[in-house]
Amino acid sequence: MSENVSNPSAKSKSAKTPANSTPVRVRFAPSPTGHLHVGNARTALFNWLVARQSSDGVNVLRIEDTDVARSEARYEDQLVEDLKWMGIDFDEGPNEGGDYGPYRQSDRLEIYRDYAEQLLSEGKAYLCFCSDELLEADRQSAMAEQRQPVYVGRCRSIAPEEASRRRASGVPCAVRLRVPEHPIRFHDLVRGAIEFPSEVVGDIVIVRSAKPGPGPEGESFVAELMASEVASGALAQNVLGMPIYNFVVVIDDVLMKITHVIRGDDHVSNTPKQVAVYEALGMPVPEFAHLSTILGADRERLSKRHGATSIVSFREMGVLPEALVNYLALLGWAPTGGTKEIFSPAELIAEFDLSRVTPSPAVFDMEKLYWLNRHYLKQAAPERIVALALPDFVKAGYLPNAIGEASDEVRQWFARVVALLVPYVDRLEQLPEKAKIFFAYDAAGAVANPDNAEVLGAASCAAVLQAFYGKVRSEQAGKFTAERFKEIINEVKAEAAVKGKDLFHPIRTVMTGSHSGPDFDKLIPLLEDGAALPLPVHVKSVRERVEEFAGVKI
RNA sequence: GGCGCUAUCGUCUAGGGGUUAGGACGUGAGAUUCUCAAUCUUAAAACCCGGGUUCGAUUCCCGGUAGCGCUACCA
Repeated sequence: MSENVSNPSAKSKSAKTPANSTPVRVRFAPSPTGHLHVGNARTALFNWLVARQSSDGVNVLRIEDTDVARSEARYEDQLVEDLKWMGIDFDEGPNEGGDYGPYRQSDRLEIYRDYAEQLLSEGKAYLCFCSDELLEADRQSAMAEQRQPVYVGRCRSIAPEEASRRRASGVPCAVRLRVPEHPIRFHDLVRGAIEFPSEVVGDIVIVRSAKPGPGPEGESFVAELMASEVASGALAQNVLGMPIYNFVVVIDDVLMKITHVIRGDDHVSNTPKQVAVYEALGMPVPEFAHLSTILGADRERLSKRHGATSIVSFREMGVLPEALVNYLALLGWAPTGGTKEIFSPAELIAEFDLSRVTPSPAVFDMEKLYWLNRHYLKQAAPERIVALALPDFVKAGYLPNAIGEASDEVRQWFARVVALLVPYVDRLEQLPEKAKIFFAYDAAGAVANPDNAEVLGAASCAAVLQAFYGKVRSEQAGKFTAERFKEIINEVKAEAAVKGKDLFHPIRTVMTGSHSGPDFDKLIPLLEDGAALPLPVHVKSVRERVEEFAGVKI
């Protein structure tokens, strides 16, 4: 399968095509070792935006699962789902297929090995027999002498025949790239020209040696190789091990014809090493764009320690994907003019520009995300919000588990509750807490609550309560309407000779347990309608509330 | 330690040799509302330090400092 690589069917074509008309091909290449984090999500988003900016742009998903010990299939599924939730899709990948697969590195091991052998035979790479101990000693002395801790080149001049002989006799060895002695420079769309002196690269390892004892992942790779070789009737043994990231990433990007490598800036120091691999391969170097690190409020690299950072956690909090996408786009990028804040995906595609991405690290600001989320929450279709809010209410025990079987009355009532409460929250998970005014009315608690002390202790309060209790009690049976309730308030106002806050606060406290909350016009009908519904937690009616409150306060 | 990257309000950023240094989040005040939330108006709030270059630097150059990243036979 590696043959089609050295035999480039499309190479002559792309070599002739002017660079600027070559279709843009970008890739997102995560390791499935955990949940998708905001940093990676932003990288995925920027890649997606760049791909979608041109009609023939291609977005590739490549799974970097060569770290067998840490990679898990379930994380790959989760990753794909998180990306999909954000609206980021791919044209090629493990699930989409494509002409440049396979798209999981674990399925590409033979390709890497073949390339390593090719470089070896061309003399662009050589075998290194240095032991770990030797290498470690080298590093120590380099550090002590304040030199760059790079390989000293001990095995560089071993004659190829001698090296092959040793290898054939089963001596473990690694493959090192013969890195030429010239400064390595590359262009970065975000940072401009970057140059590294060649001393900092050294002859990097591109394929590990097969270590019998340690490294569990080394073993498994060897086992896999052996199996495939036995199957294909090839070499009976191999002293080489797992290929190194900086090598495989280049092979993959070359083979997948990636034109723009957009990734986190923790890779800038890796880039010269990778450029050296491109040169050894005789392949053109793509454009790079290194995105700045996302930091926490303490200016340290964002991590779980800072709370919610995974995409799932935001989703579970009730953050809308369009809010997250909008926020992430603004983290490190701003449109020309720098005043527009609200962007739909289509607008992002139209206005996004890699060269306008800031190189400096950015602090993740939860408050601004919430602000954006509030905006999109208000914007969203009510049915959608209701559907998203439902599980939290079921979980809180406020709605029946079998909500699907709930009556239309229950559904409609719930939709009204959600509509009433949404302006009070900045993420959906806060809704059940706000809904306590319906489901968790507690007169005794309200009276005991210090927050209500001032209202309940006011001189005019007793008169208002007495009048209010009387009015409600003398009302004939039936639901209170918003209109009737308003009339009652006016009657209380006249009878107790109290108005404004002194009038409303006590009444509101009786009705909800708090002196602040939604309009009575909407609240009262919801209370009365809810009381008539067969819900797991009974919603107390206006009368029930009044009696309960009267029982603890005069 | 070495190498690299970065540096505008608290935060995200726009801007750029001469500007009242712009916007947004957050914060304060006011308006509205019975109250809170929402909404509207408004205020306070920034060019890291030191040298150059220049008539003039926040902007360009150099140095310092700080932060971050890399420094592996991890990815």
